[in-house]
Formats: sequence, structure tokens, C-alpha cells
Amino acid sequence: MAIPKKGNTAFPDRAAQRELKLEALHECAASAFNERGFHGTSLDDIAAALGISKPALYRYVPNKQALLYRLHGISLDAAEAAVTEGEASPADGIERLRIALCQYIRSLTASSSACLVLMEEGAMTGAAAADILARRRAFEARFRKLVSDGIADGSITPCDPKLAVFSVLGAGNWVSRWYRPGGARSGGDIARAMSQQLVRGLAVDPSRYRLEG
Amino acid sequence: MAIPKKGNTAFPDRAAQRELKLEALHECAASAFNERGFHGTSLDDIAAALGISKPALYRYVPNKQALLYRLHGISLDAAEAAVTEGEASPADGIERLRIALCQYIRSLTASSSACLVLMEEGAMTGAAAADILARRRAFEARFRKLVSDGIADGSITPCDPKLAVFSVLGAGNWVSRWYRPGGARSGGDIARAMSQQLVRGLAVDPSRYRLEG
DNA sequence: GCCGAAAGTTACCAGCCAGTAACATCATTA
DNA sequence: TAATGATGTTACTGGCTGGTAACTTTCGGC
Repeated sequence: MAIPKKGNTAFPDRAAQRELKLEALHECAASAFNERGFHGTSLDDIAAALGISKPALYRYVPNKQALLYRLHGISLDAAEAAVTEGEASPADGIERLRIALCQYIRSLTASSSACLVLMEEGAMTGAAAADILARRRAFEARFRKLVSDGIADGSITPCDPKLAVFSVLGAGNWVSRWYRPGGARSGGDIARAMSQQLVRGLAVDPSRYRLEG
Repeated sequence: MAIPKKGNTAFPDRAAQRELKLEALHECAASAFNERGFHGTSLDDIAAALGISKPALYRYVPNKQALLYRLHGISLDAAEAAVTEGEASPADGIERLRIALCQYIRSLTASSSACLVLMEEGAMTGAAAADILARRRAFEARFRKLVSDGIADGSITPCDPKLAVFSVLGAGNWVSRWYRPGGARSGGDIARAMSQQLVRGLAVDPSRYRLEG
């Protein structure tokens, strides 16, 4: 099953190749946007990083705006999956919050491409911007629900869920600013430690959450 | 002492006017950079927002790069003042951390112009970039020192100071993404609540920090 | 009232960049 | 092996944008 050899008609080779290249493009573009910003990155930059010419990009993406929109979509897919995992847990509110947060941070560290593009929302226009904004708002609302659930079941100290979520997600989002793969601590490691620390600040019983674990 | 009337030679009128306009320029430029990014903001945009023409900007700033550099400098001045205030407190480590963090967040909400430009560090080049990066690193190191002091004096739970500071400052930095003056809660209010919540996650005795205060 | 500097304007240029046109190449399949 | 569609390339363009040149206006000091 390893690498599909070319000429192997048992595989839909052409399509698989295309899929791989598309993923590489997303990874590369997201990484560049994250480092130098949407407007600070030219399509020539991305093409050069991929070792192809700019017009070749247009075989994979209709235009630059659409590329940004697509990356935001990928990023939100991962974010929504993280919060869904938290919601699905049978534990109490704060634990579900911790799980969602941990998975969210993990997703941010897992793929340069998929998730680093939390920024540059303002660079989108029209329907695309409205779509992304709505999804992000819904995502945050689900996090707030986890917090208010936790307050209701007595696992989270009464507080303003809006502010609590902004803090916690803000700390998470900032990870994409400084995390680079290959550092001392792995992404999962960082996600675990940070989510513990952050959730501890909201817990009615903080002794449940030991740091440096 | 109120508003210096024009023609009042007791005041250095020309210079004062210039100072005010320069401040307005900084505020306006920082706000624009923060919303649309450095590369996404043209000098024409800034000039238009100020109601003047682009070349007039060049009476106040040598070029766009220098403007960004200056804004980063202003931002770091405020950040350094915040951490200095924390360090100056006679309280224990965690309280000094809380004070520094609270003042830092407050500063971020106080002036659109001065502090919102934490982003776009990558847009600077050469000596300017090195200078800003060094100052920011030093700033973070002082925060880490507050954390390790807190661990040493038993007020902060043993943890990785680097990660703890990234979390706490990340949450703070993210404020500039969503905070807009005129909202339900004032900047000082937000700074107080957030710093309490964030520091609570690190406290050996979290009961010292009540939320919703 | 007049001079001179400060402040601001219009007109312009050069380089960059998103996007297109036309052409070349490669691989699959009939 | 010839046809065909996918994949890429070089060459180009039109608009935007940072920055400059040259000129006008405003205003404080004498």
C-alpha cells in the first residue's frame, strides 16, 4: 500500500497525486500566510516554495481569495472536531472543556497548514467572510456552552463565560505564533500542559489539575 | 491651560499641534495595521482616514517601515512599563505576576494605537527587526522571572515558566483581536478579570483569586 | 503687512503582483 | 502509436502602492 508507483493502474494514480500536491499546497500556503500574512505573501512565493511556477497554482486553486477561504475552512473543520470531542465526553463540564481545549491546541500544532490561519480573517470579502465569521462565532458559542454547563454542574467557578472563553482560546490561538515543530516539547505535550493550566484557573476544585504533568 | 488657542504665543503652538497630529497618526496607523495587517494597509488608506493626502504623511514619518518600527517601540514601552510595575511590588511572586499581567492587558486596551501592533513582527527587516525582537524577548524573560520567583517563594505551583508565560501572555495578546472600546466591559475591568483567572491557574492557593470580581 | 518656514497638494514614476494567454510536455488509453 | 487531457512553462498586462518632485497655502515672528 505504501507509495503508489506511477503506471500502476490499480490505483487512481493521477487523482492521488493531485490530492497529495493539493495538500502540500495548503500546508505551504498556510505556513506562509501565518508567517508573513496574507497580503505579505505573493503567489510567486508560494509557488517558489513548492518548486513550481505561479500559473501552475491556478490548476489547483481558482484565485488567492479562494485559497484563503479554503484554508479557513480546513482550520475550522479541525476546530469543530475538537469541540465535538469535548462535548461527546460523559465527564462533567470542566473536564469536557479541558478535552475540547486540549484537542484544539493539539490540532493547532499538528498541521502547519490546516490550522495556523486564524489570522487574516479581515482579508476575506463578501460571502466567504460572512461564512467563516459565522462558523467561528458558532465554534466560540459551543465553547461558551461548555463553560456555562460547567458552572451549572458546579465544576466551574461562576464567571463570565464570554471572557473565560476568550482567555482560554486566546492562549491557545497564540500557540500558532510561537510553536514550531521539532522543539523541546511535542505538540500533544504542550496541549496537555496548557489546557491543564488554563482550565485550572476556572475550576471549583483546582486540585484536580496538577501542572507539569 | 485647556486647549491652546492658535496665535497664543505663550504656547509653542506649532509644535503642540504637530505632536497631536503625530499621535493621531500613530493611533490611526496602528488601528489599521491591527485590523488589516501591515501589508494590507496602504499609506493612502491611513492618509484618507486622517483626512490628508499621502505625501503629507511623509512630513511625520520617513517611510512605512519606520512607522511600523515606531509603533512597535511605543507598544513595547507600555509593555515594559507594565512588567516594571509588577516587579516593583513588594508582594509575593504570584501577586507581582498578576499585577504585571493586569497592567499589560490594561495597556493593550487603553490605546488602539500604542499597543495593538503585536503582530506583523515579520514585516520588519534588518536592524529594526532585531531590535524589536530583542526587546520582546527581554520582556518575556522578565515575565518568566516573575514566574520562577513565584515558584521559589512557594506562591506558584511548580511548572514550566516558559509555557506558563506563553499561555498567560497569549491570552492577553489575543485581547487586541476582539476588544473594541465602548463594549459592555471597560478595559480595566477586562484586565482585572482576565489576570485573576489566568493567574489562578498557576497559584498554589487558588482561593486567593476569586473570579467575577 | 511681509517674509520664511512649516504643512499640505497634485502629478507622477517604478516595481510588484494577481491573474491570463499561448505554448510545451507528459502519461494514460484506445 | 496516435489521440487526448492533465500538468506545467514562459511571456505578458493592468492596477495598485511606496515613494518623490514641484508647487501652493497657511501662519507665526518681525
